[in-house]
Amino acid sequence: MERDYQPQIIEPEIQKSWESEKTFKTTEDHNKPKFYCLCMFPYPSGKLHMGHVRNYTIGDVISRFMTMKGYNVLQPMGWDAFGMPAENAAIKNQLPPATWTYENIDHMRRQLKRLGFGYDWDRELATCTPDYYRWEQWLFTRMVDKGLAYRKKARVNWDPVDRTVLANEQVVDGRGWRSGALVEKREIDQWFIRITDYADELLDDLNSVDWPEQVKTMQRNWIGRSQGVEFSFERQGTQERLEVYTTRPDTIMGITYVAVAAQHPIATKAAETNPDIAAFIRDCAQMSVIEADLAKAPKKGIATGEYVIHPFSGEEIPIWIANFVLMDYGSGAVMAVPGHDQRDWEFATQYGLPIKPVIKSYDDDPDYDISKQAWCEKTGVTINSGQFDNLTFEQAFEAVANAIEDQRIGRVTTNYRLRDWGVGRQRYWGCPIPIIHTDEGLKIVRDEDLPVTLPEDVVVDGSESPLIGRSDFVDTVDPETGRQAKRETDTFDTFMESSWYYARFASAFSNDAMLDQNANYWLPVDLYIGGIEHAILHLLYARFFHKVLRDLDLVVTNEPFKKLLTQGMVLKDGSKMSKSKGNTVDPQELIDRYGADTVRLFMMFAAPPELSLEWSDDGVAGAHRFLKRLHTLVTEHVGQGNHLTSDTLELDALSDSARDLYRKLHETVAKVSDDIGRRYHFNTAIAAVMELTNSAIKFNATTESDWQVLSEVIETLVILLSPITPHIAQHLWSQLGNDGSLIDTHWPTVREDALIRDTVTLIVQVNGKLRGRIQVATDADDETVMRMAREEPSVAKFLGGMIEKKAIVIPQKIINLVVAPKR
RNA sequence: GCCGGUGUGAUGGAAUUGGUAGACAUACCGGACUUAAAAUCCGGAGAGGGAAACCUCGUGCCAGUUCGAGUCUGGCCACCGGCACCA
Repeated sequence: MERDYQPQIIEPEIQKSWESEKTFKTTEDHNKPKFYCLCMFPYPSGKLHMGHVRNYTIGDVISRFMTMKGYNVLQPMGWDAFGMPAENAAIKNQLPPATWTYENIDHMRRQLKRLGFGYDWDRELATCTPDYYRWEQWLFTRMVDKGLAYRKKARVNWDPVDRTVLANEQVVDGRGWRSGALVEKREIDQWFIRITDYADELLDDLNSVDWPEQVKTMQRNWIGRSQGVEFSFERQGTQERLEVYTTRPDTIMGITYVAVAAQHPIATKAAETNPDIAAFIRDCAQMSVIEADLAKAPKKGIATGEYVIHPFSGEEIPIWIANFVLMDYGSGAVMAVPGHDQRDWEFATQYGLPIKPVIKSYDDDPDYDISKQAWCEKTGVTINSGQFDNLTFEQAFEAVANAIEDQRIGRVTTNYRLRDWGVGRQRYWGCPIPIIHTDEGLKIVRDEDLPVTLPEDVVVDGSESPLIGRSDFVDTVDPETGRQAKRETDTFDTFMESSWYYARFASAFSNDAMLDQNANYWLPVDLYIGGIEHAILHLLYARFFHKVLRDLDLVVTNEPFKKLLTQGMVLKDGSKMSKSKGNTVDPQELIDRYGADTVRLFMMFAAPPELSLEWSDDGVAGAHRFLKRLHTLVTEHVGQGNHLTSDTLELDALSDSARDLYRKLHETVAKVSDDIGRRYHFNTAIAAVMELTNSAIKFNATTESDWQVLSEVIETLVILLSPITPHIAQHLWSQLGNDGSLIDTHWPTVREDALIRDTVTLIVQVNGKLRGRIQVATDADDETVMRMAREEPSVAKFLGGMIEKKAIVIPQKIINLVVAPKR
């Protein structure tokens, strides 16, 4: 028998047998409970990075564990294959994006297979293939039919040198990343999808999913549902009105100005006659399109010279144009209450506008000083507010809202921070938007003409999309009129593809519909695993798509992902390891050197999934060393010829040391089962397995029952580790004389009677400080335990000259004696 | 700026429900084996004081709740993620 651990020999052999025996082929088996375990699919950037290895190892460990627990497990894999990096690579390498992408997929598929992940490869998909994206195009045409998709102008980054639209990522310090030209902003017509129609449902259904609270909170805040009041001011000297939205109607008497967005019609109108205003608006139009930049930008504004009339006081209030007011939120205009809103306060301070306090804090809070900052708490009462004086937030809200409704100038409304989803991209390597521009207007492409296929033989040069110059793509005929038409050259946001792939895996073989009935066998995804960086956008879009699919009767559930596990990032040098930053560590080198099992073991041992993990090369060797120790333990055990298995081990017949080892065995089974199956804390599961291994190595077996215990320990170790390091486990399993695939074996169960202890160690504290330990019988009564605690010498010496005031006893754990000096 | 997280030995982390802080590893130090090295095996180790027994301090910082706080509360600091065209 081969005595050395040789992963480079055994791993490929075992992988070959999984492939030839179709071990991970999945079918819809109604005799077992199903378990759909999905990891976020990768962008095929070239090669796997550590984040992928971490993500997919977690999924594989859970999938293998659930299989051994008797579930019918689906674990698929595919490729999020459209996107910008392929175009960048195409420019650099003079290769079409498709060629680059398919080569990357081939390489990364080999890497995934080399890591031993148990995927059902028959279901593999790549989003850049017409077989996949035709259904996305089909779905989009249904959305157009239902009025869920519409056209609207949106601002984009325009590189005047490369004559192309840039992604935010491609704008560096306000300049195009390739040309270095100052980036301009352009307004262009774009397709939007009405995700806001589903805002309430997206918010409310968060309560029905088993997701980390932090992710649900982030999504709730992102949707940002607020109750407020929408009302309009009379504009002095005109017949027109100005509509605003506020969540703080209780502060209405503190308005000292109103502010409108630079894109607001009032601003546009004012600019016609005032060149300063026109210049200000032009400046605003060149501001960043990134919200974080806008929030940090210095507040700027300009007075319009126009006024509105306060609905209750009749005062004249100036209208300002301000760069911090967003046209997309509410009506693009706000009532400004600088006393009680920090942004309004800063703006008023800067431009010398009055600040009027209308809320007084209840308890003379020392932070209440309106000359220094706004008071934004809702805990005070109204002052200086005439008819609305001396009211709490709730009372004032209601009174003001009623007064506004009585005047018929507004009403209570719900508003959302969430905006509709702009899905058009002026890029080549994406799913073509199935629209034709005809002389009768825009028309969706008919079902029978789908898919609109993206030509793959193109030259990408960094300027405008190559689709625009392709007459074989652009020129078409309107099937209704027979007249000339042009195809839309925009493609979809790649979040479109990743919003429904989870469902397509579940009906991977459906050729004549987007989804078939198998989708409803597998869905929802029982466990979805991926990076925390997707907590909002991807997960929100996918949830939205699922509801659209449901409303089209394609699925029956409300939510796509029942449980979510968000893994922390793999960091290198303190920041996210990513292809865009180019700071990746290549897992392939580690696989070549140590084998897949070592890499898998190390990744799972280094940190629990949800924590971010700073990569370091230290420790991989330690994981490898452990596998060698295990390999040696098992091969020596088998070599000694004393591998004895018994179904009827008599606990009473065991020596003390064998009894202890046997108890530890079952404690380990309990811990590992809980850690893998419930907590997803693989690092502590591995630590427990290591402890048991160390105990097994130290154990000196002499009798037949000793050998039986050791044999059971060794066999169980191999099984417990098999989800994490499946190759060495399978190899050792065979060495131990077992036939067949280890994954067909049942997960071990805990023998409860093996866990029973006769004695337990209790901690004794005096005034909360550890002073001693006592060994007591598990069934000892409190009186006995207390006597032993007080008599324990290390404890007793702290009791001299003291009066015992209190004794806290936590059974089987701790005793705390609270004492004070005698006087 | 806003939203969400994280912070424990030299390092990664453990402590699951408020009850022994530092499991299990890595790096390090010492020993065994070896002509030697590697590999392997055995042992040590939070910091400070002490000859030792043992004592004191210690989970980013400052307060608080509690018999008892890494864990709960309030306030700060640092770092990480997201902010709608990176995926």
